[in-house]
Amino acid sequence: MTLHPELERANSRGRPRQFDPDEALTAAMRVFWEHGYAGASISILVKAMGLNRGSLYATFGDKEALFHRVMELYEREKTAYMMDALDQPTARGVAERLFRGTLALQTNSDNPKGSMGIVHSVSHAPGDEAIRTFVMERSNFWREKLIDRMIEAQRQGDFPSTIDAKSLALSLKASSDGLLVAAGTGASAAELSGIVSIFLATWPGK
Amino acid sequence: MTLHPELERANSRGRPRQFDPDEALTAAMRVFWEHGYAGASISILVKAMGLNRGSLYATFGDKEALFHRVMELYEREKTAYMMDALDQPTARGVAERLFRGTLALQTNSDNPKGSMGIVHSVSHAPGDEAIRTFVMERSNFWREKLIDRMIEAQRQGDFPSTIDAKSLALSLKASSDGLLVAAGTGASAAELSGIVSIFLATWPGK
DNA sequence: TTAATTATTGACCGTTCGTTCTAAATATAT
DNA sequence: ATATATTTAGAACGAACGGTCAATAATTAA
Repeated sequence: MTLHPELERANSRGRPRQFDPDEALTAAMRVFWEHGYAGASISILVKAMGLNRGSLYATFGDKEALFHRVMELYEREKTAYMMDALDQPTARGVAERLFRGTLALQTNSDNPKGSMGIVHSVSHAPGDEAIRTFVMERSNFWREKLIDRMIEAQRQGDFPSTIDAKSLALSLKASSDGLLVAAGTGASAAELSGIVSIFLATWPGK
Repeated sequence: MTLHPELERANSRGRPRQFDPDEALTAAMRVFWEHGYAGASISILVKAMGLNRGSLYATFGDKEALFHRVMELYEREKTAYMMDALDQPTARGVAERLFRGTLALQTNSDNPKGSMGIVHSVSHAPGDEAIRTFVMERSNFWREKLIDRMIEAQRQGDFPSTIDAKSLALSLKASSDGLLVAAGTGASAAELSGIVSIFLATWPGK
């Protein structure tokens, strides 16, 4: 793992790049999203990104560094709704925003199906431990935020005190993950919407 | 992909095996469960199974055939509770049996964490399409059974007619999958139990 | 005892993997 | 023009992959 060189260098000297780094990164995100880290070979990546091996390593560092860049982009462009959800005024609002965001993400035909996070969280392939650790850190960060938010919601009386706030948070995360699994394994938009309807209909409190 | 030879051949002639095929298969199941199909290299498998490459191929056929054998064993020994759940008298009973079974499976310290099915369902690595298709067929079979069961439950008045039976079935599957994801990504037994409590507390009807 | 049969062992095959490297191409600064 | 800087292109690297094979060992049938 190396520190990556700057993407935008504003060079004046030297032969100019024949590819756009941002477009290449977007293409790489799609490849990792569709195929997973292990399945995204350098050969597939360079073809999709429109550059050659040398340029990939010179611009982005090695495969792991490229993946880190891709995850940044993924979280900024695709899963920002997860942090947004925490700002909703009630626990139900958080759940609703979370589910609707997932629905929108998975229904958008431009996006590959399923979640980049989950794919890499559940895979224990040798050689991918570092990747799994990296993804899990992000996932755990989000998990803690959600627990804190539900504890706060309980203080505000959003749901009965008989319900354990942490468990509610974890069940919300599990439901969201289950929805993403369904999306990644071929469920239709109508089916996903139906699942969300049930989740929201059975949500306890306001 | 080749047709596998018989596991138990009752040979009298020839050099006897120095390993037990059933034990070897159980060891292979653990490896696939922990590392996934792509991550379970032949080198890792033969070491865990206590035989050499030649014997593996002679006894079980190629890697894909071995995986099929492993999935048979996995479903027979580990996930039988899923089909059992369908026999419960009410919709709530189905959900309860399903969740309790998942809890028991994931809490048993002899078992690797997470679900073999989900790991291979969400992985789109090139070269694993056949594996993914195979696993998805099993998953879809179970899915259809669950939908039929919830339609029947609605006819019997287990939950209000305002609820869409198919969506309830899919949400139950999503919840179960989410629980398995949680289990596979390090959730404690107490946390898993808490999630199940929420799921059951919010289950609609009897 | 001999022939036939089956299992074990480890070398070996071609392919693909991530990564590196060298030579050629293309730009700017002087 | 010439030197310097950067990218491109593709060959090449060692390691690991799934899979095969010939030689040897161990057993039973004749």
